[in-house]
Amino acid sequence: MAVGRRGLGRDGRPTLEQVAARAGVGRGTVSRVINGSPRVSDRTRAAVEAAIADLGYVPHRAARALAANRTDAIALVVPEPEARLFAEPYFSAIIRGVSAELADTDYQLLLTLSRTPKERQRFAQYAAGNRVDGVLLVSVHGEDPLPELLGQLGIPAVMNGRRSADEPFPHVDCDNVAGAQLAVEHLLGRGRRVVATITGPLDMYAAWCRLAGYREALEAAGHEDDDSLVWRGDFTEESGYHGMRELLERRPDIDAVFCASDLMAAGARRALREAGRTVPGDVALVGFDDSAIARHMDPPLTSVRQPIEGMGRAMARALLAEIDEGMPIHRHQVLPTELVRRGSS
Amino acid sequence: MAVGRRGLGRDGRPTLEQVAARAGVGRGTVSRVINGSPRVSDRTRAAVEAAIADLGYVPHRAARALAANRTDAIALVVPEPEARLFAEPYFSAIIRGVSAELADTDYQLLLTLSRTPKERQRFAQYAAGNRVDGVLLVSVHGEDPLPELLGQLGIPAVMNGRRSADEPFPHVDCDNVAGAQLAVEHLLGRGRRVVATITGPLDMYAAWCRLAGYREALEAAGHEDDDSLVWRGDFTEESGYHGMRELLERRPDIDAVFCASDLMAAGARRALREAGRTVPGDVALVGFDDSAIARHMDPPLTSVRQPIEGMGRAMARALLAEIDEGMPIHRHQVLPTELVRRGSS
DNA sequence: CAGCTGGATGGGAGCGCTCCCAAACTTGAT
DNA sequence: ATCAAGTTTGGGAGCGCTCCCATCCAGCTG
Repeated sequence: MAVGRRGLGRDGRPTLEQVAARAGVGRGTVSRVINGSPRVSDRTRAAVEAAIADLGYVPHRAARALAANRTDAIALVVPEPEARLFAEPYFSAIIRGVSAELADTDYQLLLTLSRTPKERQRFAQYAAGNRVDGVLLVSVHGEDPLPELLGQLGIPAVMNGRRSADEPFPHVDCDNVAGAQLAVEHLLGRGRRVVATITGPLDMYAAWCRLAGYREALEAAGHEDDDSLVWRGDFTEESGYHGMRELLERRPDIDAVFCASDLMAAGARRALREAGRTVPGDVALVGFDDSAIARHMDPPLTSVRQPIEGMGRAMARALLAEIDEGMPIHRHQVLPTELVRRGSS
Repeated sequence: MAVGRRGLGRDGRPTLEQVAARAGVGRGTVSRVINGSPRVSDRTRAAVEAAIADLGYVPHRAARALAANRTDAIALVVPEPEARLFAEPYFSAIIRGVSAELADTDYQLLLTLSRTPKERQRFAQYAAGNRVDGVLLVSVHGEDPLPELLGQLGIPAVMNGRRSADEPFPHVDCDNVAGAQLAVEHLLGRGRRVVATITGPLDMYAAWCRLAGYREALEAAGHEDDDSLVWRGDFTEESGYHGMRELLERRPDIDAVFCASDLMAAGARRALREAGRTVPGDVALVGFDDSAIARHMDPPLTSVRQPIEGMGRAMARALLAEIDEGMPIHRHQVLPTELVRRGSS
């Protein structure tokens, strides 16, 4: 019986129909008001809005999604291992940024930690099947098929970071090169002459950039390229420790070190202490990430800060633009980094 | 025209109808297979499953939600300020736990950072309106109306932590009392005689518990209650620093300190260094949280670790039970804490 | 062998909304 | 006053699924 068309929703909540009845208009009109269509007279709009307020009407998401073929939801996909190892507050800062940007919209944030690469692959199907309006990708590695998969499926997506200098995929990154330059210029500016660096794994583009920034800054200051001052680490504390020992052995005249992560700087600090070098007296130290560790080292570590929350916001903005304008204007964004000066340099 | 009943979904994805046609059965039967109903013969089930695989069918979430009046989604609600200040990896560890537990189910994790208390209040309406099957609450403060609101609305919910000893709301917490006891017993076991403590803000139940644990351990060891050994901090580093200075002045004979957070321990460490006391030589130090800061202090800080990820899992499990069994068996769970020994004690 | 029982099956109805077309009403020019 | 052109409005159809009832078919019983 098509009579049921009148009652409250199954769970007692008012429906569109109810609001329409109350306002003395048709369903279509209420729908138009809710969706901000201009084709409604002011009188009617006011009446409908009053009815909505009276009834405490809230649109039913699922019904809406079904009828309109959209979901008002975007997914944030993080590989499980990253969530574990992320420079501590990175993960939550990204979420905070995204969330802040989404707060003014009707979008929901869906969280997906994908454990295995396989799960990651299945996510594309899932995304299409369950209808997510868009996807935010964090920490994408070189071999990850997800970006391309999403591209093929025509699902709007934005990633955090880049996989290479000419990353084609829409992304938001921070300026690692400039950050490293800042760090090294600062060191040189404080009168340091022999500046070494401990790099991240160079197959990661961010690590590569930080090394590039280090080199550029030295070159700009007229220093010659000197490989004996570069040690290749892997972002772990251990690699920072070993790297520092090695560097000290190779070049006892080192008076400054730029570490591509705070964690490595912590390792380097330990090695320096063991070697009897003071910080910043004998050797000045600068890290990257501006993590909690940096703030609590002894002395507190000068470090390059990334605008993590800002990246989250930018990603969300770009994605929303891509979703409802078809194509974002800023497909590629690089946000500035900043040097936070502390006692270690 | 009711003929449309046959094609692919609007966006080209197969629908239930399609699968039914392909398998040569009715919609109802396919639905039954998908939902694991036992009232399907093995033959039919196999045929349907084959059709599903062939077509790469994925149920349409919104349609399902609309028809079945459930959402297969649960929300994790975090007050915005907490997401910022959380003992670093706390937030992500909770998410990891929840996410891991949800991975085997069809539930989606919705993330909500609520900025203002008002927003928080509105969330209840939102939750009801948008249909979330359940809610996970993190960091609930005393005045927060959300738990009660959700209770009234009959929305299943579980919170992390407790607001008081007899928290009526379903919750998962860790054993702060036992953790503190562990710490103090350890200190006493290493021969320390004068054990002080720097507490958190005592209107927070967790902080109160840690103080209680401290007292119990001392009492059990035959020490008398001595207020001159207790300093009330607020979990910040500054309060740790000032507390330590104060304590040292009051009781220069202190040879051990239990801090209710690693951050305060870091502050205390600084004060000790300034006072010329060595750690652990003159004074042994134990923290709480086992954060990154603890691991990177000099010397590394002995600390009490909470099973954060485990709490996340437990919360998810409890919530799921509450959702589909009506009432969870374990409405109140308290997980054990653990002492991580390092160089500071 | 009719009659019954119980499990398997098909499909109508309906969830609450948006889309869109046709109807109703305006407005302004003739 | 008349008509064309535009604006506002109502409501049918349908989104893809679950629920549930009527139907069908075996297997038994007497």
